[in-house]
Amino acid sequence: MEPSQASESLVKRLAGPSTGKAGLAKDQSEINQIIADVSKGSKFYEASNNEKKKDEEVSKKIEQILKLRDELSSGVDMQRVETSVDHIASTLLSKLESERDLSQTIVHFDLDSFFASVEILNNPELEGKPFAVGHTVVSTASYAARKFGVRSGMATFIAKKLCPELIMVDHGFSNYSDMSKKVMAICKRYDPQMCPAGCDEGYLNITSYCAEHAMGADECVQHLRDAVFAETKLTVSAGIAPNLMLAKICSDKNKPNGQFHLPFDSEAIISFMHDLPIRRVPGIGRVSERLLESIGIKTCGDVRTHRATLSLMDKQFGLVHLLRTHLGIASNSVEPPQREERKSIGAERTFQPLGDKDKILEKLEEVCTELESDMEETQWTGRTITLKYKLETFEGSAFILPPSVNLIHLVFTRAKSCSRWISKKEDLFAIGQELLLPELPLRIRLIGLRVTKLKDLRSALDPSIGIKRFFNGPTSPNKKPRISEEEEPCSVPEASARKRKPDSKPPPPEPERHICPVCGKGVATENEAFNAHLDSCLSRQAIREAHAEASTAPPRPPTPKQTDIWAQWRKIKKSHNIIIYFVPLYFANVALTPLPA
DNA sequence: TTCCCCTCT
DNA sequence: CTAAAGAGGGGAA
Repeated sequence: MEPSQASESLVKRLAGPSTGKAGLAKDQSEINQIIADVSKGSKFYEASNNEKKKDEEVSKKIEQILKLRDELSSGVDMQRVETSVDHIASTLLSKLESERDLSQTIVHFDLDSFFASVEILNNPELEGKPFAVGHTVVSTASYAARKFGVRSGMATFIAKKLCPELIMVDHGFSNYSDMSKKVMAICKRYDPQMCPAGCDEGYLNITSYCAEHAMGADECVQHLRDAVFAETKLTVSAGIAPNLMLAKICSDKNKPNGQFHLPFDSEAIISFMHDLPIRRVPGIGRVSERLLESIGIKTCGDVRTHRATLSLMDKQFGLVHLLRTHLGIASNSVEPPQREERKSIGAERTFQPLGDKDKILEKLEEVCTELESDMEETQWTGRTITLKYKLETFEGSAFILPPSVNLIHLVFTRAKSCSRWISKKEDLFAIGQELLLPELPLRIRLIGLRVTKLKDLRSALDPSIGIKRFFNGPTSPNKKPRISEEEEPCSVPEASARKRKPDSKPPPPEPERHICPVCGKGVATENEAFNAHLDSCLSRQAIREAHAEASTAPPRPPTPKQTDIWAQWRKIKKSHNIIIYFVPLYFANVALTPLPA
């Protein structure tokens, strides 16, 4: 697939509902590209869908993969490779097939539009109406709202455009958690080892229950769903299959308020997988979906078709894993969640930008108080303290930014490792100050503290095993040994020792040049070079210095030339009625679109 | 290993 | 007119 083609869907999504407007067809697509580029790193872009943010990176990756594939297969007789791969694959497949275990009956249950259903219980008037739970972002849409295209994760203002009648309902978290507990308790009757997967779904192994109660799986699950409904008035959908992955996929089959029982039969399972879009497989996300699509794999059945390529590119795609997926083989072990092995614990707070040292310290203290009580509650202590702060909204800075830019988050972290175990508020506050004070004066809008290099005060004896979710196989024993309790020398890095990110390589000579929207200098048009330039031009350090300068000196007036550039943008925006939501954050990986003449 | 940064919910 | 907070992990020295 062409990379440009790959970003088409992204571009459309970014452009929003007005994309199809008549009369602008060709122009619009160019403009859309601009919006896409400009939106990169924007709040809208990030909040609405991570797929978009990743889009360009994925495109690059795809390019690399296709290049690699072509290199690998050039000079190689694909026919012959396929034959030899067939051998590998068939050996592999029969080995995998022999691993297949159909002896356990696994159930995945999933409450139907959980938040929305609970809200209906609290306010029956909502029944049948298009409403959504959430405020700025939709958490859950009622089924009536879904008909309009309203979906979870969607910004409210977009949802309202799709469905002007949409009623927004605020979260009632405590209700959700109460209901969730009730449902989980009911499910546990069918398998005491039940494994919740979030507040509205979970896994069960009902093999024993069925045997003990002389029940079929369908009957058992129907029984469970009836019990849930009788006791909570919530409907639940379920999938019955020989493993977790299949059960999860199956619970979606007859949603809402239904159940689906996959035949426990190798052939039936393989044919079930055959037409299943690979995206539906738990663990295959947007990125993997696109990568696989680039080599022609859209369904689980396609895995077999493209086994030659996959075998050549085992490193990139993981042949065995995909073959298992194709066969519908996965873990069937349901265990209660393991005791969590935390890597860090922290707290942070956002507030109106503060410049006053004492006020900032007050906030820091607040954070410390919270962190201390969290650490006390969960019984953790640690040795490394990381301070995090966000600079205030970036306005009237020394940089020339387009008028629509009014929000830039600049996040900084400063860390220090100690010889002692830290968990007392006083210690947290002292170290927090130590890290923060050298940074001031600064106007900041967030302050946070996080403790890492943890030690479990409950002296966990059970070496917790990583939760095997969907797949068997060697879960990498990545656990690092606990830090010894011996006192170690404290390492305090000098502020001056902080290195700036080295500038990227200079761009190769390019005939065409454009004006960098940040520094106003001419920059090579070629994408990579342009991005390299932006990276250095917008390095944290550079912005930070500018920020410091801007907070003491009045904002530098834009040079006419740079103003012109953004005036052009404004014009484009106006003439095409485009909403440019937010503009690149300082780190935005902006693809360069030549400015219209 | 340590620190800083980025990414993913 | 767009979430905030919390966590994991990787690169660079």
